[in-house]
Amino acid sequence: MTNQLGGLTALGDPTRRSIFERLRPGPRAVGELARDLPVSRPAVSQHLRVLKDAGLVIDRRAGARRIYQLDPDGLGALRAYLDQYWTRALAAYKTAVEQRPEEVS
Amino acid sequence: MTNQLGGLTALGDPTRRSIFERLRPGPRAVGELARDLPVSRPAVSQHLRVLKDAGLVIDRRAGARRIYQLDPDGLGALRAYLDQYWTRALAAYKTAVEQRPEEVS
DNA sequence: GGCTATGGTAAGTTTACACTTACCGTAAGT
DNA sequence: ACTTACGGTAAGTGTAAACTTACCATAGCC
Repeated sequence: MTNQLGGLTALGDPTRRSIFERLRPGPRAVGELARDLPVSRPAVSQHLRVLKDAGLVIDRRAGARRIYQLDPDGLGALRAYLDQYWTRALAAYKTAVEQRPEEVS
Repeated sequence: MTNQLGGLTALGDPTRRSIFERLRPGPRAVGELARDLPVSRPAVSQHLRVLKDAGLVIDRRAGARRIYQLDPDGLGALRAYLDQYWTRALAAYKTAVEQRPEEVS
């Protein structure tokens, strides 16, 4: 990865974001996730694989089912990266932009 | 967009993240950005268009050149969204995960 | 043992999209 | 006016990747 952040690449896909958001309230099984998504269950499995490789979710088995949940560590890393990213940028730009009235096309 | 967040879709592309990161230190012209990227200048223009539509950058003209810079508002919105996203999730999961020793495959 | 639910994986298709070259408009310099 | 820099857009191409169906493995239930 160019910038150590597969997380953003993983969240680039809308379907994957839908899955991600459905995981926010709490752990869910694969079939449960697929049930109210417009794609097939295998598609959901593949997306979960990507999210897992990106470190955004973790999974555990519960009998015949497999439960996925958000990975706090992965989320923390993403947040830390983004924070470090614009904590500096935001403040600097905010003032710069405000005092320089530019013509935005 | 499924979840009001084109920003993440825009940042999903590695090249676009490269451009985004080169914009972090400060405003840059298009040709300047393209100079040290492995893609052509038109490609950079197209990426900037996507970033602009996503509200992540703003541009202004400076003579024959066009200067792009990060859009603090867009960045703030993205940050706010992500924050609201896992401010709740993180705390809840952190404890839940720690006290439930799961078998991660 | 058979039967059903659950979910991962393989294989193939099809669409999206990141890229290229070519062209055109505009701005500044001579 | 001519020329050179700058950059957006159009058109076309090629590849990645998001999907599908089909198949297989495992778990629990009767």
